[in-house]
Amino acid sequence: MAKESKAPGRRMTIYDLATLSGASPTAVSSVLNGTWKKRRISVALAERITRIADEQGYALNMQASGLRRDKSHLIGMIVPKYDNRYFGSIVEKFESMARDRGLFPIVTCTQRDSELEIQAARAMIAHQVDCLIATGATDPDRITEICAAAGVRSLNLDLPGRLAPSVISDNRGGANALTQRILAASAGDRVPGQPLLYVGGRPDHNTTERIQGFRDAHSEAGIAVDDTMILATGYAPEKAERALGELAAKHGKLPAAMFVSSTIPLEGVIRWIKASGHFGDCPPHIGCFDWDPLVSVLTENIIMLRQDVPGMLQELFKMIDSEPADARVIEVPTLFQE
Amino acid sequence: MAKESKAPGRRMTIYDLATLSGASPTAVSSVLNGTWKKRRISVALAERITRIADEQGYALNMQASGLRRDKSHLIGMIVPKYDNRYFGSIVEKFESMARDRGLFPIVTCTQRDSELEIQAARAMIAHQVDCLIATGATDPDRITEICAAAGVRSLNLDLPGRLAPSVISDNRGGANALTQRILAASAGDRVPGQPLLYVGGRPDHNTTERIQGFRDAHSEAGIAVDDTMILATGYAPEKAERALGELAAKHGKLPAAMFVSSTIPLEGVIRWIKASGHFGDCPPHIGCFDWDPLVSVLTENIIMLRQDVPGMLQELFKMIDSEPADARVIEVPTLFQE
DNA sequence: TTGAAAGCGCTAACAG
DNA sequence: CTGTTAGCGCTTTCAA
Repeated sequence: MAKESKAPGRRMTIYDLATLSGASPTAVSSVLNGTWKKRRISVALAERITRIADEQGYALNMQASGLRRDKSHLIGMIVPKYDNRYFGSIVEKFESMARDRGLFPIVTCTQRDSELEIQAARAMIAHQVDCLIATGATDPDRITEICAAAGVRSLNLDLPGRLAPSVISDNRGGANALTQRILAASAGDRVPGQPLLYVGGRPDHNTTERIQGFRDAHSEAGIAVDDTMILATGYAPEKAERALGELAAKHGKLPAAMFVSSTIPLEGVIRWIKASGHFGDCPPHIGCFDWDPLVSVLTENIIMLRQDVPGMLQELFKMIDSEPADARVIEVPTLFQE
Repeated sequence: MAKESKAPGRRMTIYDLATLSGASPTAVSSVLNGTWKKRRISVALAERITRIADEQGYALNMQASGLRRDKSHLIGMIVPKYDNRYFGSIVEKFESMARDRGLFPIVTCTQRDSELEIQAARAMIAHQVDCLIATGATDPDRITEICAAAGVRSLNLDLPGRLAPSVISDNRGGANALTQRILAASAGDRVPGQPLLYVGGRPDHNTTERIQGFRDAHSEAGIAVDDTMILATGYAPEKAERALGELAAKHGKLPAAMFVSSTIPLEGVIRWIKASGHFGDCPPHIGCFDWDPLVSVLTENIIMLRQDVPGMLQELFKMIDSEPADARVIEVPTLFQE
């Protein structure tokens, strides 16, 4: 191990490599970051330097590199939770697409907490990300403003903002299609003309749109929807569970079919159905605006809608790759797992 | 907006703040990073500087800061997948505990691909992480070696290595307890003396230990386990599904109870059970070495074991916070959701 | 109490 | 084809 030229505790630098290879630091740098063709460095030298770097286990210092260049090649993403397949697949796909472009993805989870979101955004900016994606953010515009102040690009995913371009699902169309399927599946078990129940979701754009799609499908079917049928309780399972109990206490028998906004409130819905025994041996038909393969194969009475994550990320990176555009919303159609 | 002192396209620096506040860059720096008490800077000046920094939306450049200091305050984690609650909760907890310590967590998902793991480890080292956690890595020791060569601390989580300290679940004890429960639950439906089926898992330490615990529980119950009952097929649902089909084709009727290594192969198991109709109206008893709250509430015949993620991360950070210790394995007991 | 100056490791402009 | 030099934004001696 020829480490004479390197101080003991410290990491190897291009200067160490330069003395070791008898070349200049510049040559080493350019060989190591691929700009050496342009500098017409001899292949022999390039090979020698690469070999020595390998032997010595040299690792580039990106902090130094990033400080010097204008771009950091860091791309950040803020995501609310890792507790479901939807956000999980978004992050997996995001990371792989970012890496394919030579970007280093840094993802952080903000627990649906707007203060944490802001903190995380500031931290990412401090680390010099070139671009920040706010996924399902509670206050996307605030994040956009903070980014803009620092000259950082930002984009929204899953939930739209007014100040930056957004890629989201076609929530209204998807909810309409899902509602139609639930209505059809439950036709034999529902009192004719009876609407579905809507459960879960916080008062954001997506929930508003989904409720609109829910209403559209009902009115297309000639069914009136009473406001008491809409339980937009947030995402916590316990809240959905409690809301169902309260509604049943007030109204008596609940509809034999419901629209649930995601797998998270679904947990509370199932829990209540089992615990209350409200439906006896005839479990209600459920449509879920979310998809989980295990849940899907485990159950017979749950129709799951799948958001097109690859499609959404395709659109997202199309925007990232191109020039910054002004705020607009791209809606990606949803799917059913057939 | 007093931005005269700042070049148009560029980000604000401590020098801009210095001219703006009439103080020196040193003063600004020390005020902004909290070392100013030690430098006995006047409270008035400190307040003025902080105010101006706020007004200007100044954001510290961590690349520059990290380059200058010896510690980056970055902590990295490599995780195999985001497709289940176990790794999801590990990452959520890791991020929050890291932030509590003033560290910036960078997490990346490597798809159970050993090449990607190595690449990701190198990338994190290049970004100067102070410490790297390899979670469920296919080749933890390789990662430890790479880290060691760069002078970076590393720790293993979920799967142990020989070269760095590891925090894992008590797989053997957990599997034993789970097996006991499945045996008890299925006592009425199993042919007396008939063993359970073991499904899923790749040939790593955890699977070996779980199979051992599975065998322990059987022999404690006086039941012999034939090797054909062990289907360590890997984690893909399709593989578990196929293996069950093949075993049924060869052996005829399968045991009325099985041990499944996680929710991922469980999907394939359920799919096969439903598609084949092998068990008719009497679905098999299942124990799953993994926990998912929605699955747990949806099913009656599945016993789920929960790994103690908070407990594991507690142990992990205990090691991170203390001095680097030599390689040893800490096993954290598993739980059942009561 | 405060400031000037050096330098972290790298890249880019400018000379050869 | 290759090397010298300056400087990215920050922290840290050292000097006042």
